[in-house]
Amino acid sequence: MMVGIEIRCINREAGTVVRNERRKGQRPDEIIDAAFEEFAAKGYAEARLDDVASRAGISKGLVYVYFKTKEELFKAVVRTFLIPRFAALAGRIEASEDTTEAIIRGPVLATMKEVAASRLVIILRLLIAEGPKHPDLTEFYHREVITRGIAVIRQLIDRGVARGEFRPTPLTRFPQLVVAPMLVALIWRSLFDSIDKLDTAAMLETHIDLLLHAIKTPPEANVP
Amino acid sequence: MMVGIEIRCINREAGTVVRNERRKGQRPDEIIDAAFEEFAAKGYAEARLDDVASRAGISKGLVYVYFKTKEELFKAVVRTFLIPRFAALAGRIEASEDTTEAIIRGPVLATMKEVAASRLVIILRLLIAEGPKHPDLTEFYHREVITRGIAVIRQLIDRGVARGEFRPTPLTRFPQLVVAPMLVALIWRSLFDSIDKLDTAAMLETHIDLLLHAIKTPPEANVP
Amino acid sequence: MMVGIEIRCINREAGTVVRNERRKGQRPDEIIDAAFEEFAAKGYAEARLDDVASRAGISKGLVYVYFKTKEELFKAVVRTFLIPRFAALAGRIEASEDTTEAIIRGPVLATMKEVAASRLVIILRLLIAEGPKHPDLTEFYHREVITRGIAVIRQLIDRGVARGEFRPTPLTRFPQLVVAPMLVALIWRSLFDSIDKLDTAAMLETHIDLLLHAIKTPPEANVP
Amino acid sequence: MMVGIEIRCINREAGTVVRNERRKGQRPDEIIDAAFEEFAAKGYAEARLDDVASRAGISKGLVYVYFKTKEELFKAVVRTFLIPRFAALAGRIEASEDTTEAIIRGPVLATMKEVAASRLVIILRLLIAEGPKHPDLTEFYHREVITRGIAVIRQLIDRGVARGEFRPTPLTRFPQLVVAPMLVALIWRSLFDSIDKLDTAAMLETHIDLLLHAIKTPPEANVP
DNA sequence: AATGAATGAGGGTTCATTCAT
DNA sequence: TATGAATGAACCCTCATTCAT
Repeated sequence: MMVGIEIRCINREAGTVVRNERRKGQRPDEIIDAAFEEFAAKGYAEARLDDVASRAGISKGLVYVYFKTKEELFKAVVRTFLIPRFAALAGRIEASEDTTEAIIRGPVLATMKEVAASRLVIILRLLIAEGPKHPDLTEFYHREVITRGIAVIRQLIDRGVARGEFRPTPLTRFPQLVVAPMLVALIWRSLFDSIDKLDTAAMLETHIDLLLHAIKTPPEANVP
Repeated sequence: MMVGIEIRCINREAGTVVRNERRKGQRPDEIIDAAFEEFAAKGYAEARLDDVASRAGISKGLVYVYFKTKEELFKAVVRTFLIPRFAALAGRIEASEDTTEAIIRGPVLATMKEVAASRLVIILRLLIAEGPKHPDLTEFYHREVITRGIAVIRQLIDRGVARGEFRPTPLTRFPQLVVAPMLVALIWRSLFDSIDKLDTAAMLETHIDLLLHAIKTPPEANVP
Repeated sequence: MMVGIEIRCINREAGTVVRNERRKGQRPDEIIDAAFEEFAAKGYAEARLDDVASRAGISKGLVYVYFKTKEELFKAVVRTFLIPRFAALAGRIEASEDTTEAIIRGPVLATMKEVAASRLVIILRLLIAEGPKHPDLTEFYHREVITRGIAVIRQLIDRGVARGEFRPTPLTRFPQLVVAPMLVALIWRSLFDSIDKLDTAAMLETHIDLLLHAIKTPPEANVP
Repeated sequence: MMVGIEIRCINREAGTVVRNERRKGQRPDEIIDAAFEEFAAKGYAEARLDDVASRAGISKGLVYVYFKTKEELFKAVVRTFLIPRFAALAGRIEASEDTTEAIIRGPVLATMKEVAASRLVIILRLLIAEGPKHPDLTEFYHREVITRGIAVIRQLIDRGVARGEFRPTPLTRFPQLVVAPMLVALIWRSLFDSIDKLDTAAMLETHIDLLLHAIKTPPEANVP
């Protein structure tokens, strides 16, 4: 028995140096990855820190070294997984020099398809489920993701109108309408996919078709 | 549902003397109401049956007389609150004899506004959050609500096409596109309403406007 | 709702007279029977009064009219099922006029076989299991059943010795030795019967054979 | 077992300063000891894990670190206390080289006295009481303890017959008859000891006397 | 006599969190 | 940094018991 303990201690000392060197920077991310999986699989309340820890291959106690509480860890997951993705998307959209229609049919549609197909559902579900219990997180999310997303889309619509491609419509007031089907796709996949598959990509294409049809300046209007 | 509540209140006041009035018929509904509030406020995992009980003005044990487990109670809440509402909506829509456009601008839009403004958000949130953990409930919900809703809308679109009001579009394949903004409205209200109000009604009107614009048979096509 | 209540009341009044007449005397026994089954199936702690009541075809409340507590009911079961049986056995044994050996090979062995095969196991198990928690019951059981049983057997042995059939042995001090195999049979059946059947009757016959062989006056002793 | 306890005590005194000494190796045994006491005093259903924990000087939660459920703990108690004892007994009996009669009057009788006097009653009571509810435990017990015990005794009888010490009797078929009085002694002590003491040792001696008398080859058979 | 709605204490179990090492 | 033993509060659920009718 004592032998066992001593051996363990020796190992620990021998391994400490190496591990520390190698892992110092990576630990939090490893934990966040593991937590993402756990939260994704179980939801916030059902996710157990024990399982997060073993998924990350560490002890439960170590989780607390990096994240003060379960809630902090949850927030870290949301931040880590949502923000960079959305930032990337926004960048891609803004950069383009094409026709507005081309941008919408191109990067915007692609982005929507991508999001609808990604594992972001999981985070979204968490957000919808836990949002009311984490007001600061919701607020953060709104500020960092939603506001920016809305702004990008609104600019795009305004750009189309300014260039005479689109007729002025109240869509400017409600850019949410552009992304609404993406949300439906996400939720559908999360809930009903096993029962009733939905061709998300085709649906989004149809949506963009109809939307453009509705807002494009009618060609015959140019004929005097 | 409201009728039930009123009766209950009357009984309560009238019967303050008796401790043990025969409530068997009303109890389940009372408990379901209370549970709805609890689940709405806390989410499934955080809702405590103790609190459900005190909200209903009864003891914890009595909850278990009517609902075998917390999960059963949850399912009862979903059934009670969702199914009748959706059934009513479907009926209202099907009954009409108007132009398809009139139906959409009338009962359909009204319904969407109503749903978006109602407390159904709460149930929807629960469903999205807990869905993956309650496959039978999700399946039930899909069968009873979603399938029917989709069918109603699809019929409506087909009706418009058949009557020459609408041009044929792939919208028929994706009736979800019609209700997508309602979902966004629901979720927005649930999450961001305190931060950033959204004129749900106006958004839905805009949506219907654009959608009809996109699918209506162009009038100039009739001019020879 | 009110209609329902009124109907129920009417029924009740109509049926009360008949039921009372017929059941007054039988109720306790019916309940005891039901309780025996329940205790037998589940053990004391696991037996639920709800199930006892429905087994008896009555409401839970009525059980409390006849038996103040669960424990009282348990005691009633033990009394009702054990005492009369043992009394009957004792009577049967005492009445005989045969050789002591004949009595032992006849009624005693028969009785032991009978007991070993009967559902008394159940009560015995309850007694062994719950005994230490119900000292008064144990004491009652010892006084009413054990003491008498021991006395009957001791008298029988003494009778054999007095008549010169048996040689004097310390068996007189320990009549328990005569019934010990019956106990083993009971317990074996209760625990291991499904795994490893035991021919209880043959075992008891063997036991009696050996016992008589051991205590009978050797025949050659009579030869001068 | 005793060794374990002593070590534990020493550690405790030596380590009063440390709150969190590494006890992993000893904890389970400590808990099992405490549980044995609890189950013995209250029976399975009435034993509270809270009390087990405080008896062991730990918190309730820690019990669950080592034993998944109350039932697991119960099984651990049975395994820990029964198996080693019976194994020891079997070993002791098999080793001997004496006359079969000497073995029976020696180690076998001693063993039976020992068991009858030990606290094994408690476990036996638990087994009888809970057996029907824990079929796997019963089966385990039958396989590990009963079968082996029966086999040992049967071999002993056969040995006596083979060596001409015993005459052939159906006792071979029912080795249970050899230990039956031990069972009676156990149960008697458990239930009636406070009311009506029984000289267990004397009873077992009488039993062995009578049994040997019954099966020994009659000496006059040697006289031509 | 009979009902059954209602109670509430109590127990098994889980798990986020702490802390000595 | 890293461990994992240990804690304890909290929650779901059960059921003997009561009591108005």
